[in-house]
Formats: sequence, structure tokens, C-alpha cells
Amino acid sequence: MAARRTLQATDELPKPYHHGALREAMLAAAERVLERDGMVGLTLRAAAREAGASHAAPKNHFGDLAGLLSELAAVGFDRFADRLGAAGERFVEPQARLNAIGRAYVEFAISDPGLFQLMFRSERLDSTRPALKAAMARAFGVLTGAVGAAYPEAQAAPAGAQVVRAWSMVHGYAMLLLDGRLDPVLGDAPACPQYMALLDAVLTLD
Amino acid sequence: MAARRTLQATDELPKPYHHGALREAMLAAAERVLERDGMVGLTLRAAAREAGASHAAPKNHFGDLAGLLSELAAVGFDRFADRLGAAGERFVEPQARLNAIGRAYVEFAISDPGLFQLMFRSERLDSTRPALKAAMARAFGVLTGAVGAAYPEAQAAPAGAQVVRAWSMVHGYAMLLLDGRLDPVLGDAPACPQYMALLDAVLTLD
DNA sequence: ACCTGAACACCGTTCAAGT
DNA sequence: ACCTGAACACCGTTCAAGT
Repeated sequence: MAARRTLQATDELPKPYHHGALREAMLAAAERVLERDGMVGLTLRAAAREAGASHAAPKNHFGDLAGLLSELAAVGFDRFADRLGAAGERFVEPQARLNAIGRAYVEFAISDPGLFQLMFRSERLDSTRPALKAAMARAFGVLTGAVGAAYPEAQAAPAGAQVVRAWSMVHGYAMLLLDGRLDPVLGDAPACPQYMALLDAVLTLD
Repeated sequence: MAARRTLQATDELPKPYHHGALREAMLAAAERVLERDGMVGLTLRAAAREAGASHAAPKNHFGDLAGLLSELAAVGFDRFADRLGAAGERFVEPQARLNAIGRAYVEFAISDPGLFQLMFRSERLDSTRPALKAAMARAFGVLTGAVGAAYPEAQAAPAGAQVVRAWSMVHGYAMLLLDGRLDPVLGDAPACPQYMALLDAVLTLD
């Protein structure tokens, strides 16, 4: 059913005072700034500029800088969870699923480095935000479930040692990679294939 | 031999215009600010204030902010290398040495969290600074040497897979710990003993 | 309800000027 | 050679005012 149209004529581009969907536009703009200029360049004012709004506009939707960064991190964790889940579903054997998820973990860090760093290495997030908490829980749930399936009867040990072990390994690998600290061992100008081959070697060393 | 004293009398506290050892004073002040206010609070101006100098004074010794942070990271890596080396020397059996170094890696992150984060997760470092490069090489040399001794004849695999594996594991563990992401699996109010016990469980899962 | 522009206190960097 | 103080362009946050 078509919405009833207003009777008075409206200008083609009234340069709308109210953006209408500034929240989503701000998130998209912030991610663009992040991937273009890195964490250092991602400021509240730069994101507002990129979205074509005034620098005080974000306040209405995100409260403050920590709010904007946290909501962006939340969309990052949601995308992360999707990728991990999709990678795992391509296999049935539990150990193969776990390896695929580990690879997807590192591939995400390579494909979305800015987002990955925002999600994991920012001291400027507010982890109490519901959207962020939920998205994080979803992503880590995928990982935890896959480890649990691969190691059905956990050795005594403190609960979750297997999970922490697998998680630490891929997370540390991704972090060292993004910091460029793996480059010396890989020779000159390493790229994604070299990084993934080394990861495979590391994961299959058991 | 005593230095020759100046003949004209000097005021007790001439409020010396030239600090004399501002470089070292700035590094100490910057570390104090870092541990007190975290990475977010560590600014050039705050460090200069803490050292009792004008905000433009650091320029003479460090160039810019990246210079100050990089020199501070260098003293961090030197201390880090000392601790890793001392921990390893307490054992003779290669595998025991490696485990001790892994524990020292995480213990450093717990005891000097601000410094550890500056060293590893800062996008504001200038890794080309000679002091920083040298200190990093020294620290990683300790780790590499211990892994090499523990796994004398490396499996074919890409060179250094064992090193990257051990390094990724302790580094990821330290990072997740500092981000508070291990707390959920450890129950309420975990502290250093719980963290180290879980680390031991993770490391001995082979 | 949503957005703007001015205002405030901070920041990094530069530079003429002091000692 | 080393340090200061003013200046500039940026930043996050607040707030009265606009629509």
C-alpha cells in the first residue's frame, strides 16, 4: 500500500536538516575512515565529516566517542561471527571445522585489519554496551563450540584450557601478523598466501 | 678525582633552566603516567608536566610523540629481555627453560601492563628507531634461542614454525588476559595465581 | 526528536625568543 | 645546546539555539 503523499510540493533536494538514517550512515562512514586512515585517524569529528554531518550530531545516536567505537566494534563482531560460522559449516569432521575456524579468524584480521584492531586492541571501547556484549558472545560462542566438539571429553585441567589454548594461538598469530612481527621469519614482502601457509604449519604441529 | 668547583657562589636551588638529565627524567615520568593513567592518558604534554618541564622541551630529546613512545618502548623491551633471560637461566633442561620463559612473558604483561601494551599494541611507535630495533631483537632473540634449543631438529615445515607457534600462544594469552577476555572462563575476580595456573594448563596440554 | 554552531579545555607541533 | 611561551590547527564534549 502506497504511503499517502504530502500535498504541498517539495524541492528536489531539500538538503534535509534531518538526515533520517544518520546512525547507519555514521557507522558506515566510521568504518570507511578506519580502513582508510587507521585507528589513529578514526576520530569523532572525522567520522562526522565523512558522513556529512556536524561534529556534534553523533551525540544523539552514540552518546560519546566510546559509544560510536563500541557500536562499530559490535558490527565488527557480528561480521566476525558470521565468517567464523560459515567457515566451520563447510566441514563435518570436528577437527577440520576447528581448523577452518582458526583460518577464518586470521583471514578476518587480514581482510579487515582496522576493524579487527578496533575490536580487540582498543582501550576506548565500552564493553558494557548491550550490542557489543551480544556480538562478542556470539563470536566467541562459535569458537567455544567448535573447540568443545573437537575435544569432546576434556582432560581434567581447569575448565576451558583447550578453548583458551586454541584461542590464544590464533589470536596471538593474528596480532603478531598485524604488527608486522612475523615478516622477518617469512623473508621479503610476505602476503596473505605466505601468512596462511605459515599458520597451517603452526596449527598442524601437534 | 673531585671536579673543580666554580668560584662564584650558587643559590641552593637555582631552579636550573637546563634540567641536565631531562631525557632520563622524561622517560621515567612517561612511564609513571603510563602506569597511572594508561595508554589513553600518556600524552606528550602530560609527560612533560610530570617531569616538570615545558610541553615543548621533549622535542630536543625525542623529536616528536612517536619518538618519546618508541624510546620508552625500547626501555620496556630491554627490561622484558632481562626478565625472559633471567627466568630461562634458572633451568637447564631446554623444555623447562622454554616453559619458564613463556611464564615470564605473561608475568611481564601482568606486572607492567601499560608498558606491555605500549610495546605491542601501539600503532604510534616508530620501529625504525635504532634503540627500539635493538631492544626488540634482543628480546625476541631470547625467545627464539629457547625454542630452538627445545626443538633441536626442526621438522621440515616452513622455517621457524615452532618459534611462531610458541610465541603466538603466549602472546595471544597475554593479550586476551589484558583485555579481560579470560575472566569469564576463570569465574569471579581472577588474579595472578589463577592466570598463571591456567597458563600452565594451556602450556602442558601437548 | 534530531541537528547545528559557538564555546571550552585539551592535544601535537612549530618557532621566535630566551639562557 | 637546551629550554620556554605563544601560536596554530586539531580533538572530545557541552549547550543554547534552530527545525
